[in-house]
Amino acid sequence: MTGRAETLQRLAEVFREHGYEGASLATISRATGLGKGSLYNLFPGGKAEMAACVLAEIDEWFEANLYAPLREAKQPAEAVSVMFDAVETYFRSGRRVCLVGVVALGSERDRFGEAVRSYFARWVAALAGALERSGRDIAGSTALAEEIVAQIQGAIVLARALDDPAVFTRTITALRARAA
Amino acid sequence: MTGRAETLQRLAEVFREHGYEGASLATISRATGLGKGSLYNLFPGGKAEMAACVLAEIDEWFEANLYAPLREAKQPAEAVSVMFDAVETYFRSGRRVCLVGVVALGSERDRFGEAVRSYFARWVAALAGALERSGRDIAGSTALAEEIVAQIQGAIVLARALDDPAVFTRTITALRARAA
DNA sequence: CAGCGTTTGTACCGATCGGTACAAACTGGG
DNA sequence: CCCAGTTTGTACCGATCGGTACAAACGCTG
Repeated sequence: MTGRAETLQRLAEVFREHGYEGASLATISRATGLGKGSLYNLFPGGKAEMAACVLAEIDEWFEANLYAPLREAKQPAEAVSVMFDAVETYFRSGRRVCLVGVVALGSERDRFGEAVRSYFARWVAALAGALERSGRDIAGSTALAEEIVAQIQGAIVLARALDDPAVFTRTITALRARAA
Repeated sequence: MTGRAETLQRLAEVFREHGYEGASLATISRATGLGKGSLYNLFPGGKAEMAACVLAEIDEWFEANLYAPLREAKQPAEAVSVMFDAVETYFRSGRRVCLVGVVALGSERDRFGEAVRSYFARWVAALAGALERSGRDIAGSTALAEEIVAQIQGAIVLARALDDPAVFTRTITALRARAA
């Protein structure tokens, strides 16, 4: 009887932990507390639809909490700083993996290609816009935005590989300085 | 009758494409042209041993072609530049995924934890050493080395997500400038 | 060519995969 | 209270999973 929102959260956690191919329906059923009947009632399209819905949910969250603020901020420099706050919280200092990034690296990229592409393209574009409106030239803004997004993704990899969340925190601090 | 080296190459490609859990023995058998009998003769430990051997092979390659040169170079600044060349070639401008990074993001990180940790720790350490010997202070060298390795990993994610190898190439160019 | 250890293909194992069928248990409206 | 419509658990499907057994084919030494 837990709502759809919470189900999507738990689904996301399973996909983050095992990847798309590695997340079995048994694991999903256990993690969500829902039997197959319920799962296929909520997601008639099966695992593919579950993943698509999870990606859509994540996309919505980033759109509302990161991209839109970056685009519409009166003080773009402050919006960038707020973005770093949100990123640090969301990814739990690198302990939590970026599901969209994981999908991008796997063979399921083709299946969810457009969602993945859009997620990152809009992130870079929104960030570049904010950087530009805070006084940088256009070319430099896009380049820096790309670097920042890439480095956030890489910091997650590195922090997990070294099992040291401090790596992520340090990276974000360094990026704050570069963006300011 | 293809040698063990080539088999490991093809194995690596399968793991890169499907991840550890997603790489089935059927896929592996097809990709290597070896039946199960041959595979279990070469790798008695099954899939886990295959992955371990592939990781070891990759580690050897990076040790010989990147880490050792970085550590032993007479002209450390040039060694760093050579590293970027090697990285660009090895990762095929972001079209090829970093298997160690993929493992770090997945649940199989625990199984191969030490190999993954060591790979990245030695990369960062070797690069930091070279940066330091080329005139930077110790703290700045480690920080920059971490940033560079993270950004390389992130650039792979971003280039794949946007399906645009130019992102990777641009990132490497920018990193060259920062390291110089 | 004989003999022997290794390499290889294939049949097979129980377990689990994603997905379906369907009846029992629930739900709100009359 | 009863019934239509939904939600749920469970049994089951063929396919495939990782792994094993083993005999035929092979390659080398004498």
